[in-house]
Amino acid sequence: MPRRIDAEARSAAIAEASLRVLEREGLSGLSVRGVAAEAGIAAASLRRAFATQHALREFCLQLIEDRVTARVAALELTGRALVDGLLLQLLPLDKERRLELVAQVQLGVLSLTDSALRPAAIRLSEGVDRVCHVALQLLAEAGQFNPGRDPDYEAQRLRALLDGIAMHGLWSGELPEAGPMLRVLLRHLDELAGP
Amino acid sequence: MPRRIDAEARSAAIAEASLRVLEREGLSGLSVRGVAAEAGIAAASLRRAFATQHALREFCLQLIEDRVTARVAALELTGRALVDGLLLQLLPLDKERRLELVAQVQLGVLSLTDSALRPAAIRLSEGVDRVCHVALQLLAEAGQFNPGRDPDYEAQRLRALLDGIAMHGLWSGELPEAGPMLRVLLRHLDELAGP
DNA sequence: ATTTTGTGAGTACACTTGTACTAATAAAAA
DNA sequence: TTTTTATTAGTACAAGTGTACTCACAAAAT
Repeated sequence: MPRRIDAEARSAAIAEASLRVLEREGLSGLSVRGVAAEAGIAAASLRRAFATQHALREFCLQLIEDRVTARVAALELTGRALVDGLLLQLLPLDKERRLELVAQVQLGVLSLTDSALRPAAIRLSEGVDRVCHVALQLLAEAGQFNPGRDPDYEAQRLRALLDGIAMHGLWSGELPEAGPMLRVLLRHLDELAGP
Repeated sequence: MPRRIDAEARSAAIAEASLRVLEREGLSGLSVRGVAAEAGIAAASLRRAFATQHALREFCLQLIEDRVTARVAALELTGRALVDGLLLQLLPLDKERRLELVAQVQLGVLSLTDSALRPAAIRLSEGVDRVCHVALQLLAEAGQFNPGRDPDYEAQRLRALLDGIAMHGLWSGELPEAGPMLRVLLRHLDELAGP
């Protein structure tokens, strides 16, 4: 009897519009009317999909996690190439990844003072941690990780390096050329094979 | 004839109140009335000191830079201890430094979508870069930097590492114990002496 | 003591915000 | 075709926003 509706696709479309708004206008632009306009729907419809602003923000973080996860899972590489591919999914190398990163940082910063948003932000952060650990494990399996090194320390260091490089990429211009960002990360990975 | 006025102290007091508000309530709390209440002054007085919200935000970034610069200049250390001291000024190891970092990140993220704020944010970021370069130079003078290493690469890597560690410190709880954060940074510095 | 100035408190305006409604329309399932 | 549902447009409200005033008061320099 009902008018059919794919609630999941609706929510995803709204969240994607939210990410675009977050990149273009920042947190202050993430309003009911603003996102609805970007998504091309009525404000009341957005309100039906997300009963509260908090629900929308939480779903945005979830969507980012899903998108990164999907890209990572789609990689058809092995060995060192896979390691590089994994980590590159977390750097703002193209429009899509920059979009995600800007939105992630905006919502992450919001979660510093909005405790309701912290669990979702922490979940996303833990996902990044897992990627770092997996990357180092793959590196070891490829024989490019000196067994004398401390895996925990290297994982923490890699995570910090990755975050720092990503931040620097966000700050330096709209779409920084990949070169300088990549060079530091890849060179660091190269060094892990040595003593 | 006039009523005496220390405009500089007024502005600084207002900006410090702004930093407190930024840490407690985030960007959305940085309003005329909110900051005035935190500073214990009338909204009209704040308006006289800063004619516009943008001027206030810009001055906040400037104040953060000044505070870090002052702390760095006050260090009475030499050699490796000075290197550590310099870099520790940029990590959220106590309430004061956490306050600065949270405010800096909030305003930095705002500068991603508020082009008027970008120059001030970039200026602050360049200051951090200078600290990293100086730190490596000092390390070299102390004979704890292998001359075979590439100074530019190491400076970029150190900067990224520092930012990443700082971010991680912000995310993990109110005041993370210094241990885990320091360990990664100091161990990284130790390695720079080797090949 | 008078003049000059910043402060404080208050008011005002136009605007945006989140949230909550209504009523009319469109569309798909029965 | 009828029934059921979602979407739309519109309105409403209380609250908060930046900015701009006024006016009485307090304080310092002349």
